[in-house]
Amino acid sequence: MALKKRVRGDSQAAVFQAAAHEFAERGFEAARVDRIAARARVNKAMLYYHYRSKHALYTEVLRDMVRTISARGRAIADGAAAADVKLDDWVAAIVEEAAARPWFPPIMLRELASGASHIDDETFAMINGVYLGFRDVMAQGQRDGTFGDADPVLTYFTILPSILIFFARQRVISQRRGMQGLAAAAPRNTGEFIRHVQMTARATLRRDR
Amino acid sequence: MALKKRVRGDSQAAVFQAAAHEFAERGFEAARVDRIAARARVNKAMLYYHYRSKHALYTEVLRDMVRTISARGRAIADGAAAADVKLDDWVAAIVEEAAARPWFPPIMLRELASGASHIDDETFAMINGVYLGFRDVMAQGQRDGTFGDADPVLTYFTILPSILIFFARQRVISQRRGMQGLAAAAPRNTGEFIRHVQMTARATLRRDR
DNA sequence: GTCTATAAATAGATAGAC
DNA sequence: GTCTATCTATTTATAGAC
Repeated sequence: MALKKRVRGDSQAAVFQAAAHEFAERGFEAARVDRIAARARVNKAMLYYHYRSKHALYTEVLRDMVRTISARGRAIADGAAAADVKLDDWVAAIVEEAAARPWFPPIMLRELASGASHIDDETFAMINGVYLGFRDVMAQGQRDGTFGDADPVLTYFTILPSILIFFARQRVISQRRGMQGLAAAAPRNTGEFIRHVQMTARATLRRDR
Repeated sequence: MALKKRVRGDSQAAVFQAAAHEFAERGFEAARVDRIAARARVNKAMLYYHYRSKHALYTEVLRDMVRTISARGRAIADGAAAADVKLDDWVAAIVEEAAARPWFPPIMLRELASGASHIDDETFAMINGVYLGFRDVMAQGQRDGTFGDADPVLTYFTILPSILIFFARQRVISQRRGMQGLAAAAPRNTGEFIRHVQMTARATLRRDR
């Protein structure tokens, strides 16, 4: 059997994958249903057979990523470890999930930019859950004196965006060769990046400032 | 004279302002030329009289903000101050410019998400200049031993995104009342936020880790 | 489940009067 | 400089055969 040959009935998964990439590259508005269908190598009518609308498909892509990430974050926050260990774990978990779903960072960045305008309340509640996990870890560390008294929202929005942009940025780089500075910077590996963010997070939360 | 009455010949500035807000709220693709014209209270034909195309108008908005910011960053980097003072100044300058142009953060976030796909080379070079200013400040501090040896690109992408998202986020908040956590967080004032970012930047760059 | 053909709406852009 | 009216292309979505 050929490598890319799909088995019958797999067309839904193919559409999902194609949509995730299209939405990530272009954003909801610029994404084209025709292009999604073509990437999935199905007909456009097939796409509408599986999904009610372009927006319903987008919501599926959103929920798939948010569900997993918020669950992992919740598990870490509810665990028995010390606050600083949980913080490292939380950072590593987010970075790993972002690395596993390349479409996640660009999509989240655009939603942040547009005031979450394509996100329904239920999905938004899941996204909120990601923050709540972080907040709980931070609160634990502040109660037991491990962390200083930084604001949780400001701190969250210091750590998370840098993760999102680290991954989103790699496409800029590949598209702007020959440019010194920003675009010429070599891509870093995930492990090195996890350590960088963990270090930043610890530095920001350190008690003795 | 009525408060909003425009003098003859001001239509270009009105279009520019309307476009900046429309692009910030919706992004390039979702922005509608009709809506820009309506916001500017001119006819669509008037818009095309001043600007060659939707994309040309977008580029003008981009350059207006990037020119100013990169010039301020350059001036700070080329100054005579110590590296840690320059770092604080650089952070304050970026935050102030972002506060003065509310359309800047959302637009930059989207471009970061889409691999700068709507940005021409000349404009991209200006954006690169913002980074180069930061890099020079960091290099100065590393040469004289004030800063540790963190990577400039990673550090830049730890600091800048948090600024962009701080401002972009305020719209999410205003649109999701009644939601606990993320969206329920009270908006912070600019001064408090500048100090938070300066503190984060100093913590990240501190020599003794 | 899968496809071809097409409907219906809307977008960016321009012609041409004033 | 300013406006009305319109052209052309494109887009999401569906009807209906297989």
